[in-house]
Amino acid sequence: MTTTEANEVSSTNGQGFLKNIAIDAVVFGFHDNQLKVLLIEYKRTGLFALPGGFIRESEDLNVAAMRVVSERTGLEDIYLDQFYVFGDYGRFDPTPLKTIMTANGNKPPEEHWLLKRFISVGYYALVDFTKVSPSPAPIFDSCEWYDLNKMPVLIQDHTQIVHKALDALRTNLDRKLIGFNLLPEEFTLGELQRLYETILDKKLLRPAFQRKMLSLGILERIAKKWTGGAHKAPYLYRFKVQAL
Amino acid sequence: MTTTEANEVSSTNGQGFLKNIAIDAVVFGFHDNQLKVLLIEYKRTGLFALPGGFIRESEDLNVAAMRVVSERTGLEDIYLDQFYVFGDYGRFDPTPLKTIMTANGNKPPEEHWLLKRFISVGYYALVDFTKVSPSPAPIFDSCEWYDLNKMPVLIQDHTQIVHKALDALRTNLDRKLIGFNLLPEEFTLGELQRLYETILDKKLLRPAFQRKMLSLGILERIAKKWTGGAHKAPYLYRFKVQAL
DNA sequence: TCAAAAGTGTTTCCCTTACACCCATGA
DNA sequence: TCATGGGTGTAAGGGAAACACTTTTGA
Repeated sequence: MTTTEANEVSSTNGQGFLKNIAIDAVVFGFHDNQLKVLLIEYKRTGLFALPGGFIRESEDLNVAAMRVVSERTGLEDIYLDQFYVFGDYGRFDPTPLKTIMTANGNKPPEEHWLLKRFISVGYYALVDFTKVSPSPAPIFDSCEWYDLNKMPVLIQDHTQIVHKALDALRTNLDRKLIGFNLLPEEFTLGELQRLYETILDKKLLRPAFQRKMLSLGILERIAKKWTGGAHKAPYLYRFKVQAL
Repeated sequence: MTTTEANEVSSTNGQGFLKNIAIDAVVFGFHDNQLKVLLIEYKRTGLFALPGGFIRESEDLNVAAMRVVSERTGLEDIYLDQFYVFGDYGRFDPTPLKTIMTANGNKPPEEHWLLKRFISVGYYALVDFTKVSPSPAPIFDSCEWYDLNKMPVLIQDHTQIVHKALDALRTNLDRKLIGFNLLPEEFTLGELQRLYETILDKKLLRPAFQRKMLSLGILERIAKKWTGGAHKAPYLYRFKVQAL
């Protein structure tokens, strides 16, 4: 988010953005055999939240989601999935935003658009942890990876959003074959298996897993091997570029 | 929709409703071995559309969707699923609404809230065809079932919404075991199979289908049988009430 | 030589597929 | 008696589960 954009967002009437609709993004990464989530911290308040944003008046919803995640990660062409729309009235809670804006020296008027009720479209993003440069923005001060199991308390219903995103990721993992988006371009079957085991939170049998993945016909074995451990060198694989 | 509500909706500023968000509902029914969809026709315009509506300022999104479908079907406790949020800018097309409002004698000002861009949360509903009393509302004049394969041209992107709803129904059919919602409380396995065949648009093997359904353990065979044809009387089944 | 991880072989088991057969019923 | 649709039996096929074995490499 640029400073200009930040000024737009903090304008009282929210000129240029759609009203009552927001985007919340659960950005998943995979590192050290742990699932990570990208979280924003608003300094001087101790408040944590999911990266999110709003939709410009002439902007596609999916483009807005891509933009939001791009701004926090520095990446382009990110794998994104709409997974749920959070629209309960009970989730409406302007208190944290009021606190945040006040802490930044902009005590907002009661009728400020950001303090109105929002319905939030939930997206999860799958990114290559090693390629991400988490970057904060003028209106908040830190943007960092957190272990999924060691998340701080989040504002509003953001914790439930993360859990629902994880549920969606789990059910889509095999159906849509999306796990690869969390790994670098080239990876071993062992790394892929540890990813699956982490997401699904259960052990998988190695022979079965290897055969299953290879039988899908979407992996390409790279001639070059990898080395480093006191054991047989595994093959590297990558996504097969689908034939047109 | 009552007349009072209709007046609220046609007020220029949309007081009492969330801005820029709408709901579109694809209500599926099953009759004569055909999938049916509930459509609205705006008279004096020849325009057809999906039932839809808006969210009140203090209303849950899912409650609003239930309300929209209730109003058109006369039912309560309807099976509803969010399946996608349609948010492309390209779908913004105020022309048909302008036509409709003009045809009803309310030529709207350009800044009328209904002519603004909306992001639409798509729901599909599964209802018992025999229990539905399709009912129109003051601002439109007919609400009827249409064969999925013989739908008229719909306004905006509503035709694509129907197709995407059907896709979602197909992928969820086995995963969520939701097909039963399209049948009366008591049904034969033959009826259930014809429902599945219609939705999936392919023939299924009878013995396999029966065993699969029964092995799920969610069907309860009712002692009473049904009669009428020149053949063995099939058993009636119903959803087993899940034990708490 | 050994431990560790990778890759492959093999057997068992189960579910699905495919087809056959019997049952009940009305014309 | 026959056609029609409903229910069940059964054998074959395919894939997953479980386990064994070999291979490669560094300590």
